Amino acid sequence: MENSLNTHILLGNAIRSAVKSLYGEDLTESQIQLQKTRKEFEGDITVVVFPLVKISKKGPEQTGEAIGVYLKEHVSEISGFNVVKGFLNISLSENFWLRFFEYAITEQNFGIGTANSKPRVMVEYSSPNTNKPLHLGHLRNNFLGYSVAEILKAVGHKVSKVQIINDRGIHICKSMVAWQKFGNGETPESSSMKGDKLVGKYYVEFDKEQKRQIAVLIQQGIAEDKAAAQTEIMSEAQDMLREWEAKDPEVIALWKKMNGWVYDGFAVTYKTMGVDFDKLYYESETYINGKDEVENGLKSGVFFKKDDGSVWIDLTGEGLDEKAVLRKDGTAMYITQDIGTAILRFKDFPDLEYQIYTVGNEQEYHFKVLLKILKKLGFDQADKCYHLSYGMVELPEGKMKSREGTVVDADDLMEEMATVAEEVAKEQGKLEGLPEEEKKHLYHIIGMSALKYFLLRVDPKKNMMFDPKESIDFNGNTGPSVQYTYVRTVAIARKAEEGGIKLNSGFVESGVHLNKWEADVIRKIYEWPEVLAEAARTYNPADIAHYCYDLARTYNSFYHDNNILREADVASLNLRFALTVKSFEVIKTGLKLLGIEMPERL
RNA sequence: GGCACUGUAGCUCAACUGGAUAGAGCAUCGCACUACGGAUGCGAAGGUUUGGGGUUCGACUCCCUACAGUGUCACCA
Repeated sequence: MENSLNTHILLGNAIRSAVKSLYGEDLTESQIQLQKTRKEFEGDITVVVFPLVKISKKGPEQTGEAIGVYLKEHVSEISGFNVVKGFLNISLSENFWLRFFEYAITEQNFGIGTANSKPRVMVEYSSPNTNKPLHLGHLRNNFLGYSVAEILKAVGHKVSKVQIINDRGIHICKSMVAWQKFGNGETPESSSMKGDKLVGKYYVEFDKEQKRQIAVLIQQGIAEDKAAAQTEIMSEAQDMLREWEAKDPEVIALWKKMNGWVYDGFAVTYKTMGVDFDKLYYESETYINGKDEVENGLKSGVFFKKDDGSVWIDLTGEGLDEKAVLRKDGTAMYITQDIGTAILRFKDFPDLEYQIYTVGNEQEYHFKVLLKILKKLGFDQADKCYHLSYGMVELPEGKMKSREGTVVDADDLMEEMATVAEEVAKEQGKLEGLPEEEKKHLYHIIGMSALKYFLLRVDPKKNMMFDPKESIDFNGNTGPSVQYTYVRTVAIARKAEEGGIKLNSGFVESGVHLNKWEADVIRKIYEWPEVLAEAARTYNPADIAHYCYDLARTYNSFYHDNNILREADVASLNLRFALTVKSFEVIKTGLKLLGIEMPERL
C-alpha cells in the first residue's frame, strides 16, 4: 500500500515532527504507540501519550492536546481529535477512507503479497505412521500445517509442503506378521475396506494375540515385564524387522504391498480433508542419512560410544539429559532419522530459508533435543528450524468415541460432520429443491468448514475441546455461519447487478458521505493486510478465522436492519455494492487460507 | 519428583504482546413476530481474569509464590 494510505507511516512521521517542533526531541520507534480506537470512543486511531510525557514534562491531557493540535494542522487526512485521559484519539477524514477504498477495490489481490517474492519456507505436517489410519489429532495437525503453508504463500513466500512418512520400523512389521498369520490373503478389494483400515485392523490383531500370549506366559510363572519381550509373535515381528533391514526380497515385497494399501487409503482421506503435499519423504530412505550424520559426529567427538556399542550424546551441559542416537545393534532410532532428514532437506532445497515442523506438543522435548544435536553437529540452519507445536483435541465425554479405544477415526468424523450438516440443513429447510448431487456436495463443504473453522480458530498451542454440534451451528462463531453470510452477500451482489448497479470507483468525486456502517466496513477491510501479515509472522491461522468472522458480523449488522440497496442515492448505492463485493472477496480469500471452500448458494 | 505448557462469564473461545469500562458465540431470562415449547430479530443478565504477594502512570499480559489440569522425562515413534 502506498505511504499516503498507511496510517502508521503517515502518523508516525507526523508525531515525530510534532514532538521535535514542540519539545525539541527525537522519538524512538517504541515511543510511538498507535492502536485502533476502541468502539466506545470517537476516532479511528489512537496515540498513547504516556510514553511522551517524560519528554513534554507536562500532564498527559495537555501533551495529547498539544500534539493533537499540531497534527490536525499539519496532516490533511486528519479531520479531528479528542483527548481522553492519556489517549489521543484521531479521526481520519472521509476523503482518506474513500481514497483507501478506491485503492482496495482496484487491487484484485488486496492484501496478498507478490507471489514468490520472499524466501522459501518448508512446512512439514501430517507425517503419519503407516500401521494405522489417521485420527482426530491428525486433523488438527493437517489443517494447521496446510493453513500455515497457505498463509505463508499468500504473503509471498515460496512454500514447500512436505511430510515424513514413518514407513519403517517395528510397528509396520507387527501389522505384517499379523496379516500373514491371520489374514488369509485378505486385500482391500476382497474385504472392501480402505487400505489403511485393513492394515490398522491387523495392527490391532497383533496386539490382541500379543496380550493373549503374555497372559499364557504369566500363567507359566514369568514376570509381566519380561513376558512382553518373550512372546512368540513379538519375536516373529523382530525377526521380520531384521529381515527387512537385510532386504529380504519376500519381506520387502510384503512391506511394499501393505504400505501401498495404506497410501491408497491415505490418499482418499487427504482428498476429503482438502490438503496436499509437494514432496514426500520416507523414513525408509532418510534413516540412512541419519546414520551417516551420526557416523560423522562420532568421528568429530560430538557423540560417544558406550561399552555395549550404543551411541549417545551428552546434553547435560544444556540442562538436558544424555540421549541415545543409535542402538547397540547399530539400528537407527526415531531421532537418528530426524537428524538425517533435517539436513537432507536443506540440501534438497538450496534456497530454503526456514523449516516449520507441525508436530504435537507431546514432542516438545524431542525437538529441543533434536535442535541441540543439530547445532552441535555444526549445522547452523538449526536456528532456522521451528517446531510449530499444537495441543490435544478432546471431545465431549461419551459421544463419538470409537468402540474400543479413545481414538476417533478421521474418516468417520468427517463423514459424521457431513451427516450432521445434512440434519441441520433439513431441519432449517435450507437447500430445498436442489438436485441430490449438489446437496451432497454442499453437506460436505458445510461439514468440513465447521470442522476446520472450529479446529483453527483456537490458539494452536492450547489443548482444546471440539464439540461437533456446536461447530456446525449456522449462528455464532462458526464456519457455516461465515459461509452463510458469504452466500448472502453473493446474492445481494447478484441482485444489484440485475438491477443495473455497476461496480465503479469515483467515490471521492461523487461526494458521498459515509454512514456509520459504511465507515465500519471500510475500516475493517483496512485491517486485512495487517491481519494476514501478523498471522504469517506468528504461524497462527486463528487470527484469520477471527478476522473473517468479525468482518462478516460487521457486514451483517447493517444488512439486518436495512435494505442496503434501497433508500439511497446513486453514489451511495454504488458504494454499498462495492462494499458488498469487496467484503465477500476478502472473506473468501481469508477462508481459503484456512482451507475452507465457499459455496455459491446455501 | 524435575522440566514445559495451560488456568479468563455456567460452557466453548477472544483480548492487537504492558493500555481506556476484559469482549464474542452458545446456553439462560425478557420483548417482538407467530400454525408452532420451532426458526428469526431486538435487549438484559452474567467477571475479585485460580488464590496470594510484587514491579509502574497502568497488569489477563511481566516477576515471585501456592494450588489445579495436561504433556514429557525410553536403546518407542
